[in-house]
Amino acid sequence: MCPPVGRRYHAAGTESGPPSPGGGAYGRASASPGSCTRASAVLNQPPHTLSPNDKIVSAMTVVTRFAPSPTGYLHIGGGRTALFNWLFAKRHGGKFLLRIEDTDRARSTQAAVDALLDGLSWLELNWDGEAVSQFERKDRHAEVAREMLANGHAYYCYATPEELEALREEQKAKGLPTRYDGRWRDRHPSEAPAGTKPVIRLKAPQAGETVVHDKVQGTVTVQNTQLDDMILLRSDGTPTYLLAVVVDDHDMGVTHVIRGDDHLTNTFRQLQIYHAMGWTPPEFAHVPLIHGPDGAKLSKRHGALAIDAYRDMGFLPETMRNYLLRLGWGHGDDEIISTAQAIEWFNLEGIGRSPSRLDFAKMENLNAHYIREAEDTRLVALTTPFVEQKLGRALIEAERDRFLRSIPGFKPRVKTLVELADGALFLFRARPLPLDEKAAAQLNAEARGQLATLAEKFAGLNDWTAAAVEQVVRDFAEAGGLKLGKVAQPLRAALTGSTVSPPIFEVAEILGKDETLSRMEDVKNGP
RNA sequence: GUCCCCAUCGUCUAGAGGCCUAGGACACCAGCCUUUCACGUUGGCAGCACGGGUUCGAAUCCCGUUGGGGACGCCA
Repeated sequence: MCPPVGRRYHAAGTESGPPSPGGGAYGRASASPGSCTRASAVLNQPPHTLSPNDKIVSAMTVVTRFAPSPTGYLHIGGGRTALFNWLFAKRHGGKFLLRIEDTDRARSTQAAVDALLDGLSWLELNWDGEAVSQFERKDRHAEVAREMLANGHAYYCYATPEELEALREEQKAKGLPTRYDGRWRDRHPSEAPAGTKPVIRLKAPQAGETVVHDKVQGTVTVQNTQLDDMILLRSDGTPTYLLAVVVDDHDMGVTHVIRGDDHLTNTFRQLQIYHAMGWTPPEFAHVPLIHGPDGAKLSKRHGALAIDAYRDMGFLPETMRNYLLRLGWGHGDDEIISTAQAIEWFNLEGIGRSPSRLDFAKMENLNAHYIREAEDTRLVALTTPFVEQKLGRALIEAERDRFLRSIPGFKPRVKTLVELADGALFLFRARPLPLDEKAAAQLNAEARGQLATLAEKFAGLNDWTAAAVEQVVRDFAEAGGLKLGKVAQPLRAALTGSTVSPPIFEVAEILGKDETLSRMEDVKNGP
């Protein structure tokens, strides 16, 4: 019952490297290590509650897959595709499979595979079973190609790459579409030139049309004259992408193929393979691509696009899930959508048909929201690596505690974990604190004099709490006929080295009496 | 070049012929709050690409134009 899968990639483990700040601290979604659970487990799925318009889907168990090629890193578009597949599977109580499309041996690297798994794990998109290596299934692909050969749907082609290149050039020069001309379609292999290894090509229909009923794009039709006889098996016996995808999707029982728009035109050719094999094709849903902020195609030039780059920029995985979900998918006016809610709501109908652009400002705004919602201890765990990197040393226990107590003050003030780390640095810096320009300007002679007096009052304070400190400062300001800010700002400058920080009385409490007085002492004689 | 897809505020989107004087969110601007900065809150700016149809009525349906994007490999 189990499809013949070859070597499998294991889900990213917690040991997968100590990469970027925060790397080791993140929890990992791990795929269940079970073996082949597909056939049996699928049949035992409890009936899922579905809304009326899901009848067709509920009739079968949903199986989706994410099939990246390990030639680069998991970028944000791939992340969204994975998310959609994952959500759709979860929504219908189905399976979300992962297949690594590594048939191009020259370009596939283990590092890229690791990065892919790591990226998915960070996004907490856990896949069912183990990741399948497409390359390991090459024998099965070849078997299917031979089957098509046998049933007359494919043929050997002895044209060399050079010959085909020349053909393309010629067609291009004449302004014709570049297509294989079928020169070996009806020739007998006995005419084959000696020493040339043939490829196997699909004998595609030359008349009529091929139609895709896409769940996102609608019905799309193409004339078969537009499609040429694609290569199924290369001369070295390895499968091409088009063959491999179809065979794997079929064997893995994939019911819904949700993927990038760039595959829409491939779908026609894939459909021809399904037809040649007499297989029932899955449902297709082609999601429009994501563009960079300038509307152009997403590329490295647009800055950090690999998923782990967003982690390094201090984004939370739940932020990415929410943001990516809303990028190209909508549910009325809802903006803040938890993952649990997304699983309940996600559908193919809600996917938009037009490409969308990345908007970092919105992503940051969402991140700020999720930071405010996050547990303090979790934020400390996630942000400590950033802090330690900036500090150039590890935090000691007491400092981590100090950090933890400061989190509530930072929550409404930061948009990313990096901002949190930057903002919190003053808590750990060795005295005397470096002062930024504005802070230094606050500490003029007059302010220093006031601070000295204030320090004396602080010294007499036994109950060192934010409220007590505040009372002292307020009384002091009132007595001197000063506005509170007139005193609070210099105090902030002395305690934080900056003019921007969480409420300064809270800061004083967190710093403690001794540290507070010491920092005030430090600026006594001027910045 | 050939084929395919797309088109609502700057951005993400709601919109299934009358509920649209086009709604929400982010960003931006202003007010309030305030020990700083934020958060919060109130208000504001801002859009149906263009041209033809169809219809009593079109952001919504049809055609064209323009503008974007994608695919045309022994890559995936």
